Amino acid sequence: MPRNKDALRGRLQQAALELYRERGYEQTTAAEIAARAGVTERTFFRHFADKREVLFDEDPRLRPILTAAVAAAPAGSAPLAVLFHAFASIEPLLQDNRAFTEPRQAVIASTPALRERAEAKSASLTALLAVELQRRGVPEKQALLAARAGMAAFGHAAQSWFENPSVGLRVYLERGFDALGELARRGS
Amino acid sequence: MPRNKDALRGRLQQAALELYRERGYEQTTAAEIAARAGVTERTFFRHFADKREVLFDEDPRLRPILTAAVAAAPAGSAPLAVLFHAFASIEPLLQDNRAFTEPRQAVIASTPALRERAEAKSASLTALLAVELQRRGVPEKQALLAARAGMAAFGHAAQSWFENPSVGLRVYLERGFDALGELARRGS
DNA sequence: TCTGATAATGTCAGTCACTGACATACATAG
DNA sequence: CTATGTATGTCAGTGACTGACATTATCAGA
Repeated sequence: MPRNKDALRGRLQQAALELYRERGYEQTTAAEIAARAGVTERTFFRHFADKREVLFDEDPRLRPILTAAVAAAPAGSAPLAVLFHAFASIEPLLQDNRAFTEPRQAVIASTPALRERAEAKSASLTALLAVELQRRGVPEKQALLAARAGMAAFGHAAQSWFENPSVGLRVYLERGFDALGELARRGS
Repeated sequence: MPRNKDALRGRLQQAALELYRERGYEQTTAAEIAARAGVTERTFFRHFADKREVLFDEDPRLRPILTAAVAAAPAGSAPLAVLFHAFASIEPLLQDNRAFTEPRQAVIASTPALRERAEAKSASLTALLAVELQRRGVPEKQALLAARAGMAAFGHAAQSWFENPSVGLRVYLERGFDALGELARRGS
């Protein structure tokens, strides 16, 4: 019964990712993940709320960074400018997690249940950004609209960065927000 | 054993909504929903993939309407303009479902598992719109960005319309897309 | 009206995600 | 070396969901 504390969480995540890749998410039982990590099924569920959550550990680490970045933006910045800086601030974290994130994305993309959770996480972060924009004085509905639009631009950037990491995320963020502005300019 | 065909689906949806409201989603079993509708648990799962899906029956009806509306937009329309017309085209359907939709939203909003499904549905419709925009010649990434931004504007409109239905959805859609343009104009 | 094909429902057994309760092993302060 | 808190193991249980098979309703045609 190892007591490696946080190391166990990492082993569980690694085991889950491997098994999901080897035989698929549906064909993997929680007990199998736990066994590969050297613990019991019960212990698995003490560390992760469910079988999906084990692949989304980055989310709680993203939150404080985004919160701080929004708060740190210069007073008077336009909402989308604030969001641009917020997204730019998480590049180091995404960079570090890349080795784990890459195979993870493939599994998520091919598993409806995991895509659903990914969408929920994205929506949750969007709501967080909206709240932080409100804290800066942006009216509620406008804040939510801005957060969603900004998240759309981020998605654009992240996908590009994922396909070609030779350039920094920041560059793609500029393109993403530019593309958003372009779309809006060409009219509704 | 009634054989009302489609009527049963409606009874199951109604029963589920009632029970979710009375005692909450988690505290309601699939067997209870089925019993209230006069059938077996097994039959419930033959009509709906899971306990969540029973509240999201509108989704398959929305798809063909949106698809047709995007295809029907005038050639050369800007992406966001196409989406504006697409969203405007579903107003009648939303209008008809209002009596069912209103209590439904409240249950969804207060239940994480249902919010998650709702986000997934929204994402799925967004993907559909992106595909249809591509069919009109919009490049893939730009199409996805536009679809997400447009969906953000729709969310803005739908929320307002829900709070105050005395004006048509179309009016709120105009405001939503205007607000989006305003945000983009004020810059990133 | 009867009959056979078709589709919907019922029945039953089984797997697995997830949870609560309680026992046990580990770690560390003192 | 011991007390104490915390992580883990064990066990039993609930409920979502599925596959297989039996049964019943519907309806077209003889």
